Amino acid sequence: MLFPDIDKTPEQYELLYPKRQLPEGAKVTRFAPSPTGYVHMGSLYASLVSERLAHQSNGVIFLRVEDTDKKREVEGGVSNIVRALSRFGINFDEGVTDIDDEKGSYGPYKQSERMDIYKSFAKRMVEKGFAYPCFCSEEDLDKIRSRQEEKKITPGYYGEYAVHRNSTLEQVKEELSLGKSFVLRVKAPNNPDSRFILNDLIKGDVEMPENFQDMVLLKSDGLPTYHFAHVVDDHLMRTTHVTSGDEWLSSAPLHIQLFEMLELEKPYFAHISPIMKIEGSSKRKLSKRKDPEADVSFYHEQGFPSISVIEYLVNLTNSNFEDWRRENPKSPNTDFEIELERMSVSGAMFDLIKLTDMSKDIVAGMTAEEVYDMSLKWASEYDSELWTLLSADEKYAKSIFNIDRGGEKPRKDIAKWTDVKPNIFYFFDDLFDLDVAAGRNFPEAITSDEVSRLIREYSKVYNHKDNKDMWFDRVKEFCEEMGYSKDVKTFKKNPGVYKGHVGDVTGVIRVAVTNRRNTPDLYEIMQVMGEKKVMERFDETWGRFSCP
RNA sequence: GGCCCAUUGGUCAAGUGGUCAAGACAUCGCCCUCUCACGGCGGUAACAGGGGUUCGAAUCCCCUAUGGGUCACCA
Repeated sequence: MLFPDIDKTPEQYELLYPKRQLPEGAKVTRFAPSPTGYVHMGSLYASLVSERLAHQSNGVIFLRVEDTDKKREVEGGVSNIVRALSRFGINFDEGVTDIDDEKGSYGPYKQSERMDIYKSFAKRMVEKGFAYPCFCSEEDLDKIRSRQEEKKITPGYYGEYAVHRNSTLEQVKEELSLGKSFVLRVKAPNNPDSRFILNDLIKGDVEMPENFQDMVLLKSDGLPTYHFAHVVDDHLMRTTHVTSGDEWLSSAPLHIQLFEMLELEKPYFAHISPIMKIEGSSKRKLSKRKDPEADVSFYHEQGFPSISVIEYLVNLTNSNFEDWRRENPKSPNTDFEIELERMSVSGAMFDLIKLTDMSKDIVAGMTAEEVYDMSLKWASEYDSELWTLLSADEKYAKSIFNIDRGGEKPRKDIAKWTDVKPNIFYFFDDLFDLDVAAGRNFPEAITSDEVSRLIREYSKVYNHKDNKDMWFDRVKEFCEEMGYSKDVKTFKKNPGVYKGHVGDVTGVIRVAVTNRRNTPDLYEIMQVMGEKKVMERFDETWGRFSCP
């Protein structure tokens, strides 16, 4: 009567979606976003855990789109999500792959296309006496609620307040004949004192009250609520491990109840703690509205390598990751096995500084080639000026990235691609000139005349063909000629005898060449720039400072 | 408010009845050094509070406080 068009039974669906043939211990997990297009850091975190769980056990992870709320749907949302996740290396074995595309044999993977399946199971619920139609309007429900609030009892649709709970067949027929729309509600047992223990893989044993609210299973538009869809889908898709944010913990009693009513095998549950943000002295969940860093595209825009974000998140799941990383500096992070039992039960603070630090380590371990490719790719999307510079002379750019790289103690000055330009600008005349126009950065303690004298004289003795030792020897020699000590210690012993020490002289040279007081190895920089550019900068320096 | 969960240095955290309570990031100092980094060495710094149980409690129990989650025809 309620579902006249439904001809398939749950048993038929059982046959259609048989148990998966997987090796012993293989886990089947899923990521189930609603298609808003926005991927929250917490979602990435949860999907990462699910993906690793599946793939570390030779299992399967699929992407299911929960599009049962048409009001919230955003155009292009699905492809956005798929793209965002794949950028972070999260790939699915089955499920939705794009707006109208999917793979795998347990589909459809879009809930909006599974209506008949839900109705078949809903019909079964009604047949078993575990569900009933409810014809209450919004106003009716409001009335019930305000009555309950007056009496200070738990609000909701249950027990004696569930007016349609015990309607007779005739009453239902009558309502239907009036053309009224209805929702389908679960007929929950009404014994509020009954409790059960949920064995959560992360939280451990949690004692909870049994669900006694007659929650909605099918909405008046016929679409299922999340709760009902989850139970049906995760059963038919043969999910073994349901990972979800811990905001779902409190609806677990309902889900378990539904599994039991339908006599379906229950999956394991793992509720993941949310990622928090500190604000002032209080913690709160990372918020989509308030925190730009809640959106994963933030990291992409900032140019954090995806792998850095992933390693940071892995570290957040299992803090022994850091030890593992120290012992396996070169292994891909996918080799690290995530254990649910080791996951924190309380929310972790998202620490951008630590992410940055980890990212520096990761970038420092890359080859110049990799840094070049990745920063170029980033620049092509977000910084056309940088892109032009990098692509104009690939060899030059790579030799820049190669400075102080690859050795025992690589530099760690790049955490994200937005750090690149400020670190290398002086290798490019246009940017260098622009920077110089804004002011020279010679130390205040040294006069313009002295700067000019030093550079003029130094440009005479500078030999581009020197190797590093020869270069530095020559610098020391030059220092003594100019009245500076050849090392810092000598200067400190007899400060009165010298104008300064070698550090002061190289400091001046450094600013002349780069307009920065702090740079990587000066010799390397000059070698990469080439003799012509170095000499130009020397000339420009003493030319400018000698004739005001 | 009801129901759940949590609380170890500034942050992430080891820890499951006996530890001088790990480690990492941050911070501070020293060393290395042509600058800045890197690196090395070292320092400051924690079991939310109160009761029990026990020879012994960060660890088990109770209370309090604080924080978080959730209470929809949203997921």
